[in-house]
Amino acid sequence: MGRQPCCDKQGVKRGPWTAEEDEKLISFILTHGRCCWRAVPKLAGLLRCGKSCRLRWTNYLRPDLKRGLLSTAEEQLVIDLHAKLGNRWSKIAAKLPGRTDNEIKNHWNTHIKKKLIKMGIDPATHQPLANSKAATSQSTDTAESAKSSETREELSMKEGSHTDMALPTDSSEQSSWLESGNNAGGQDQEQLVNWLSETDLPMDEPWLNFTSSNDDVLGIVEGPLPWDGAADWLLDYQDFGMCSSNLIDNSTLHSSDGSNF
DNA sequence: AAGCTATCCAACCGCCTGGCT
DNA sequence: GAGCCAGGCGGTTGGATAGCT
Repeated sequence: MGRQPCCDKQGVKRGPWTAEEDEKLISFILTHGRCCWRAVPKLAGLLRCGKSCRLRWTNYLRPDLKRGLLSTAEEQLVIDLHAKLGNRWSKIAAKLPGRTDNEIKNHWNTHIKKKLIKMGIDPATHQPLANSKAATSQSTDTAESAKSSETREELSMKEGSHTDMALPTDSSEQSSWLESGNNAGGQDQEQLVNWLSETDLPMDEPWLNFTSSNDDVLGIVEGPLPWDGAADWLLDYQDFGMCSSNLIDNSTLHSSDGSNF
């Protein structure tokens, strides 16, 4: 039995979202919370499929998103996490507050991959390209992880980056996972992955503090918000909990200048 | 200025997983 | 246990834009 498509493609709009559609989706979600995505387009008056709405929200409209290029520290963290987790972008994104899996994936494919290749590092294995064959035939994980840390150092040297900011240095928990990562073999690797999968890092961890307060230092350039500043108030709802509903009523869905948004 | 190429990133697609009946 | 459904994930595509000749 074939799987049903996520939505009836007839009468469903595709392609780039308009400001009007964004507005409807934001209004709906802020009013009702995230409920059943399949029902969202109907209830919000959108000619989109639920999947498209979910993607638009998670990748672009969420008020807690941080826009702009990844900082060097974030980039470094992505590299480290990728070395441990592989292409599990959602897991990687979970460790970078305000970043989406799509964003990280794109950044990896367009920037980091090239950078690593340029440096002679295989982005897939995080091993030196010249030795990649030999390296893959080696099953000694310690050797691999040693090279991996060399890779990190090399990168940070060349980048002049804040590598130490990307990695935990003073938290015992963080250092323990790093250690297990350096031993990266079988069980340890598994434990690490489990830890990464299960642990929600506290947002106030200093080493994860990429938020605006540190942006100057880290060189993060905040890009324009999708709504071009017309709804800066949205930022006030960064902690509205995504799932919580009815926190705001419809009357709040107007920007301060009185225009509907 | 025009044409071509490279790059970026939002959006789509298909598959997988987990929850429910 | 089987089937269905919704949500989530990772890979890929395609339009827009920048850069180059």
